[in-house]
Order: sequence, then C-alpha cells, then structure tokens
Amino acid sequence: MAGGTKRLPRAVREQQMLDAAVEVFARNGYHATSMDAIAAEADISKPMLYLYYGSKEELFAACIHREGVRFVEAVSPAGNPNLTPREQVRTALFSFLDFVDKNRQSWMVLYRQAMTEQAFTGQVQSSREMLINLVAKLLESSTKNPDPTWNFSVMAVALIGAGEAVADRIAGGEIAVGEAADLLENLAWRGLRASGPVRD
Amino acid sequence: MAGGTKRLPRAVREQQMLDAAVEVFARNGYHATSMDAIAAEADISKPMLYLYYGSKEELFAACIHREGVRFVEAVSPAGNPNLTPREQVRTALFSFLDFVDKNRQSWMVLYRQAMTEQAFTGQVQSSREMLINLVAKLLESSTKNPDPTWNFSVMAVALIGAGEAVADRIAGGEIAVGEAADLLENLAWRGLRASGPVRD
Amino acid sequence: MAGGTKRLPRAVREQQMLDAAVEVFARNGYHATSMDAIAAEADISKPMLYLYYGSKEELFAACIHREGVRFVEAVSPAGNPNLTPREQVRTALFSFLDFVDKNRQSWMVLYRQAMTEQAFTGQVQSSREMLINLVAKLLESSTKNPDPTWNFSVMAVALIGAGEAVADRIAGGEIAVGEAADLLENLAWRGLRASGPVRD
Amino acid sequence: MAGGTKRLPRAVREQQMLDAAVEVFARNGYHATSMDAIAAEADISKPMLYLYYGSKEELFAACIHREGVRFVEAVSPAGNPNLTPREQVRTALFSFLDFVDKNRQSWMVLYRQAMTEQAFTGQVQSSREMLINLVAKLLESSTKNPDPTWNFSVMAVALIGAGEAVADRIAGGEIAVGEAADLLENLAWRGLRASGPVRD
DNA sequence: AATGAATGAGTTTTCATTCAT
DNA sequence: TATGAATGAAAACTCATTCAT
Repeated sequence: MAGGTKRLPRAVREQQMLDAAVEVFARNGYHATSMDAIAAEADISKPMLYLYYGSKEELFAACIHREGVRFVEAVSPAGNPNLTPREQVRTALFSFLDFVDKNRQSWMVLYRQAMTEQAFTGQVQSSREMLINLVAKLLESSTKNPDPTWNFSVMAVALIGAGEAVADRIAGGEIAVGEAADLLENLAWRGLRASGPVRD
Repeated sequence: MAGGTKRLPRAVREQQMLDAAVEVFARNGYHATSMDAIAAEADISKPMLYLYYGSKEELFAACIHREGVRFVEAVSPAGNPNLTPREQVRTALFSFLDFVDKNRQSWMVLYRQAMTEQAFTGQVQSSREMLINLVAKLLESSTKNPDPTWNFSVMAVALIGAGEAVADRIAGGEIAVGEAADLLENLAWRGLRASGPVRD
Repeated sequence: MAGGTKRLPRAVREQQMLDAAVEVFARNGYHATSMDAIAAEADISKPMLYLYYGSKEELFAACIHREGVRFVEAVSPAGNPNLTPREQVRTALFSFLDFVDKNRQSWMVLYRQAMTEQAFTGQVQSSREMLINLVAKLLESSTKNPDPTWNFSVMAVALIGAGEAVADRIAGGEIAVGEAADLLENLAWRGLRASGPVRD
Repeated sequence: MAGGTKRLPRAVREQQMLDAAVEVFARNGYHATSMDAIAAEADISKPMLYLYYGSKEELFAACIHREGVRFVEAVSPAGNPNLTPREQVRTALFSFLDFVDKNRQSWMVLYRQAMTEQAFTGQVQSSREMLINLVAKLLESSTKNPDPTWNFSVMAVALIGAGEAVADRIAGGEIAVGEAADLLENLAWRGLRASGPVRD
C-alpha cells in the first residue's frame, strides 16, 4: 500500500528495483530470495520485475553488473601513474577496502553470492581474473631482476585472496579499514617481518 | 538400475550415500542439488536418504562433518614441535594444499558451499575461527619483540584468505601444489621481496 | 478444464474454494483429502489454494470457521426471551436440526471431521463447551427447587449428545426433522414416559 | 533392543501386537498412526505386523474386532430376564459406562476412530444398529399402550447418543461412572423432571 | 519365525513465470 | 504503465508395503 501506483520514468524504476534486489539478495542469498520478496521490498508488482528484467537470473545479473561497475568506479582511480608502486598499492588497497566498508551489500552480492552461484561465477570470475592480471603486472613491473621461476600470477591470487578475506571481515563490521589496509600493505611489502624479525 | 539392488550393510551404504552427496553438492551447490539427484547418483531410492540422514540439511551436515574430519586428519599431523616455526608452517601449508589437490570435492563442499549456506556458516566458521586463532598464536610466538599495535588476528585472516584463494586454484587444477606452497611460505616470511628487491 | 479459466474477484474465489473444500472434506475426511482433490473439485490449481489459505490446516480451519458461523447464525435466533423455556428449547431444537438437515456437509465437517482431528478438536470443543454451559444454565434456571446433587452440566452433555446423535441420522437422511424435534423435546421434558406410563 | 528376538507362540504375539496397535491408534488416530510406530510400540519388526495382519487396514479391523468383542462381553451379561426393565437398563448402563471407564483406549478406538474412518464405519455402525434395535425393543416392550406415532427407534438413537456423549466424558476422566449412570437412568425414566418439577 | 534393508507412490508446499485487464 | 489472478513444474518429505537373508 505504501508506494501507491505512481508512474515513474523507466530509469528511476530500474534503480528502485535494483536497490531492492541487491538488498534482498545480499540478505538471503540468491536461491533463498524469491521474486515475491524482491517485489515486496521494491513496493511494486512482480510482473514489473519481469517486464524490466525478464527473469530472476537476468535480474541478478543486472545487480552484479551495477554493483560491479560501482566497484570498479570506486577502485580504479587508484591507478595514478605519478605515484610509486607502493603508493599505488596503498591507494588501491584503501579504496577497495573503503568501498567494501561503505557498500557492504554490494560486497555481499558480488563476492559471497555471485561467486557461489554456478550460473554467475563466470561473470565475476572474469572481472576477478582481470584484476589478478593487473596486480600480477604491477608486481612484475615493480620488481627488479625478477626471478624467472617466480609466478607473479599466483602471487596476485594470494594477495587478492588475502584482500578478500580481510574485506569480508570489514563487511562484517569486525575490523576497521585503516588498520586492515596498513596490514595488507605491510604483508605485501615485507611479509611477517612487518612486526620485527621473524625467527627462522 | 546401474548398480543392481544389493543389500548392503548400513555402514557401507552410509559411505556410498555420502560419496554421492558430496559429489553432487560439490558440483551443483546446496540449493541446486535435489535429493532426487543425490539418490540417483548413489543409485538408491530417495527414502533411503531420509532413512539414513533424516533431511537434506542433516545430509549436508553429515557431508561437511565427514569431509571436515578428513581435512583435519590430513592437516593436523603437521604440528610437529621438533620443527622450527617456519618448518611447521611449511609442512602445514603443504599438507593443506596437498589435501585440497587430492580432495577437490571436499574442498568445494567445505569451502564454497558450506561457507555460503546461511544454515551452515556457523559450523564452518567456528572451525575456521579456531584455525585463525591458531595461526595468530603461531605468528605471535614466532615474532621477536612484537609491535604492540600489530594485530596478529587480522594477519592470520589475511594469510588464511591467501591460502584459501590459492587452494581454490589448486582445486580448479590451475596451479600446482609445490609451487603454491613455496610461494605462500615466502609471502608469509618475506612479503613480495621474495623475488628480489621491491622498489618502493 | 471444465470450468473455464475466468479471473474471479478474490471474494468469489474464496467461497468457491471453501465450497469445494467442505464438499471434499465432508466426503472423505480431513486426512484422506488431498489438496489435489480439493483443487480439482474447485476447478482451480493447487497453488491458488495455498495462495488463499496458506496450508491444508488453515484451509480446513477456514472451512470449520465458515460453517461454524453459518451454524451459529442459523441457530442463535432461537433465544427469544418472550417464549417460555420449553418453547425456547423447542425452537432451538428445531432450528438446529433443520440446519443440519439443510446443510449436511456442514454438519459432517463440523461434527464428524473437526471433532476427530487432533489439531482441531480444540476449536470445536470450546464452542461445544459453551453450548453445554448454556444448556446447563437453561436447565438450572428452568428447574424449581433444584436438587443440589443434580449435575446440570452432565445432563447438558447427555442432552446434547442425544441431539448430536439424532442430527447425525438426519444428516444421513434416515429420519425427519419434525419427528426428531418432537421426540427430543419430549425426552427432555418427560423422559420415556412420553408415550405412556413406563413400568418400573 | 529391549525386546530381544524371542520366539513367541502365535497367539501371544497376536495379542502383543493388538495391544500395541490399540494403544497407538487410540492415542493418534488411524491416519496419524504409522505402521512404524506400532511396530516400535510392540517392540517387533514391521514385517511381523504384515505377516500377521496383512495390511494396516486389516490390523485396524482386528483391533476394532477384539475391542468390540470385549465390549459386548462386558455389557451383554446385563440382559438378565429376572430383572425389571428399569433394573435391566440400570445394569446395562452401569456395565457400559464402567467398561468405558476401565477401557478408555477401547472406547477411543471403537468410538472416536472407527466411527470416523470411512472404511470402518460400516463395521461399527452395524453393531451400533443392533444395539439401537435392542434398546428400541426394550423401550417398546416396557411401555404400556404405546402411542402408535411414537418412534422407539429414534428414541433409542437419542438415548444411545446421550450415553455415548457421557461415555466420552468418562473416557476423558471428566466425570464419574456412578453419577453418570444415575443421571442417564433418570433422564430415560423421567426426563428433566428428575430434579423437580420443570416449569412449562 | 523374524528382521534389516529397500522402495513406489503419493503428500504438502514453494516458486518462477505468465495472462487478462 | 501496471497489476491482481493464476499455474506448471518441481522439491522435500512420508508411508504402507515387500524382499532377501
């Protein structure tokens, strides 16, 4: 009853729907979310959802697309070529974690849901792959005399895995962005020596 | 029809069922897996599943329990106190990644599925939390003059996140165990310097 | 296919469904009635039943509620205070038996089914208890110098039991309303002497 | 595990099974009772039930048969021709209500369950019909100058209905046998005048 | 005589999806 | 544009019943 029967321009409706969908998907997961629940959250009728997005799958795809774009927009400005690699890493790390902190639902949907749902891993994985390659390149370019046996790609996987794990804790409100960024930066640059000599 | 209609002793059937369940859950995820599909895979009738495990939820719980035990059994022997911390880490890393490599479905079920399913995160998260604390302790004890601002717990989260990400690639057959173990060990001990001086 | 595929307003469909449900419940009993059978009888799809009534239990509850209301509406006008007690009893008896005669399915559902189904005895028993108390009061108030050892409540139970048994025969088409009403009235007022001196 | 694997003579086993079946049927009703539950209660395996009784329906039939015989055996001695009709009624009433009081489960199964279950009403109804005819005869024979319009059969239905309703309360432990028998006897012989003149 | 093991057939319930207005 | 009404298809779960030992 709340929303009435307003005629809204397409663009507005689209956002309203995506907002609702992201909200509910983030809360309950893809499978446990029904179109009914999304329609209710958006305060519109179910046929509207189908009119605009065709199917649950497409709606979810639209969600991860929008949130993915937001994510990229938030993180990409970090690649400022005037900075040293370490500064670049630091900036990127911070904007990444900050985005997660401020857009917990985005993170949930993109990471927790999309990554797990067979039908969508592809979409997310490919973006992720790009990011990994990017980081791998960055690592390689910032390393003098690279050891030929050294696999930068795997290293990038590990670093990003570390980042995601930490991001997950941030999304859960368990740790703070600044602390996490420092720590990850140190881990990358110095390993566990960060806190003092490690006994070997 | 494939498997015939033998009368099997309870213990055997239990394993046969769990094998099938793990297989299908790993392939399709918890929600997308129907009891029918599991019964078909195990070449038995659905009521047997219910007779032995009571419900889909309990069946899945039995899966993660069995795989969890396997996992712990495979990894725990690593804690040999005669080794240096670094050797301990190296051994643990290797047995972890080796287990994942040889039990890809276990990893899928335990990590990808159980972690995502609202109803089961608890079970897995608590084990994970224990592991994280363990690693945090290990880090702390192996560090001289620990920086009081240093948060070993977050560091453990990051390292384990890195490990999980790498394990995921191993489960996907994309990278090799030995290489991955070296790399993670180095990351932990030396950061990115591993491959040579990093320009700052 | 028989009934066409019209879009009916909610209120109409509700009644159509209840009609079908009462029909089938009365015929087969609660347990032996499947939602499929009711849907078929109502010439609609099963999901509609769930959309409107939520569950088989709630659907049955809705049935006994509607029939209960009908019953009360049919019987309650009898309580006209201008009549003598005996006239009141006579009127009430007649409207009760007449209702049963004209709404056999209602009686079946309310009495035979609802009374027997563990989950619903409560609902019906409490109405019945009220009726019994009402009758007990009526008996007490219409009796001069009541014997203090006399248990009006048990008497009410007996009389209502007699009424129900007779109603059951009426619902079965075995006896006629007028005759039954006379007889019960006499039984209440005069016992078996009704037909002449009883040898002791 | 409790019962072990004793070899019992057929007759004993049969009773053991019927005891269990009556117990569970009385508690949960026919439909809500599973063969599993009965087997468990009897502490035997399900195939035994089928070996002895063929099907759930036949098992239930055996229950109502045995309980019906018990019932008749308990009540029939009442028909002592040396007694006056009123004494006969009094004796019969008492033995009936006493039986119900001491065999609540029998009553539950015979009256509440069997009467409601489509497939069994026949069996019980025919016994009931015989009883009704018996009472009708008794009424007729004990009445001088019977009013030709007087329907003794309906009167018998009413009286037995009253008796059943009261018996139900006795089975529920709500009222005592003696009181109930007195009351029903008075109701039959004197109507509500039992407690003093009724205002007309 | 007795049972552990096994299942076919059915039940309630849910959900993505589509008409008719 | 917008929706109330409606459903096909499938999922989880149960139960009476039987077979092989």
